[in-house]
Amino acid sequence: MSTTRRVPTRDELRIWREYIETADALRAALGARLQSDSGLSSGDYTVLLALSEADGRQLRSSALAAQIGWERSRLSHHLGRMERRGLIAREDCPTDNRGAEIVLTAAGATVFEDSNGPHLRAIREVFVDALTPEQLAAAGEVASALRVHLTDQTDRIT
Amino acid sequence: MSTTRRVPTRDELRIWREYIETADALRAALGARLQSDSGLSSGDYTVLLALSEADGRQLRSSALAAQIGWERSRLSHHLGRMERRGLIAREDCPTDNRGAEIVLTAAGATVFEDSNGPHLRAIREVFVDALTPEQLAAAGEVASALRVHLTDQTDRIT
DNA sequence: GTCACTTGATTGACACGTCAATTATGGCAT
DNA sequence: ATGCCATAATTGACGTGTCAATCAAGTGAC
Repeated sequence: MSTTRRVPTRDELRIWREYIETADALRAALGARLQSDSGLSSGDYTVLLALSEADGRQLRSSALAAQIGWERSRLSHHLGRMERRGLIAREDCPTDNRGAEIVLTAAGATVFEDSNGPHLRAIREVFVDALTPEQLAAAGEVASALRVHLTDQTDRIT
Repeated sequence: MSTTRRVPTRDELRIWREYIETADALRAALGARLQSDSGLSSGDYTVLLALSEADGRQLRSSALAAQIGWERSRLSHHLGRMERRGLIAREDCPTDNRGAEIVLTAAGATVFEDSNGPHLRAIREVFVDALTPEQLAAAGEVASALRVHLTDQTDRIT
């Protein structure tokens, strides 16, 4: 009987559910605060953060996708929505006619700057303040163990 | 200077990102496995699990929503898609003409049963096996501290 | 009985995500 | 220069999620 046939215990499953449902609840809570504070979704925030840190407040679409770890089609769709709202603009790339330069508009920069402080404070209130320093460290170790394990598994398949 | 104006440190922010991104990666990995193993989304699985455990393999729509903690409109949309695929059926409720009884079809039961073992084993492989017993316990404590804190905050607003 | 109110559930509009095309350009071998 | 393939980015189809509006049926006041 190989270990790959064993199923988690009741307790293991309970912890798994707590873990994943809590992460979801946190994401939802932060997303809602960001939305009501500044009208941004968390995707918007991610994009604006990357652009605001980029040289000249602009990036090639593919560089942006790589930076934030998104699939290109996801980014394309999202940029379309953000462009409609005037947060970013698309310009032709001078060095490669296929390329698109995504530039942060003045309006986008303002919205992002206004959102940033409140968002970071919300992270502190919802996450950091909920945990003791030991728990915070433990959370980091757990996340990192999970990620290493997941990466190993995924790589093995590839 | 009130503490509500402070922003997380670089380290705190790093841990937050690891935490939330890892949870996301786990959800994605498990969802992908479930999908390729059995053609179910994780939402499908949640619904089928609840129905399969219910008396007579059926539940009132509102009871199902409460059981799995979904908004009713989300459930309605999802049930529409599952109904099209023959996994569940909607029947009139005998005691309340407004109500809908959601029943697990034979096909739905079969798909669920076939998916269950592999899905539980995937949870073990991706989550439980990645952690030492101490880390697993720590993950549970962290999740529960986060949830308590979040609930307190949310309640205070209400 | 009927009017207002509540409750059960669905619907429509729209944001978001993924996958599989598609379009257009770049770049290279011949 | 032509033909072929790789690359940059977008598009379309569809599943998923939220919010607000809708609709139908129960319920209580009068």
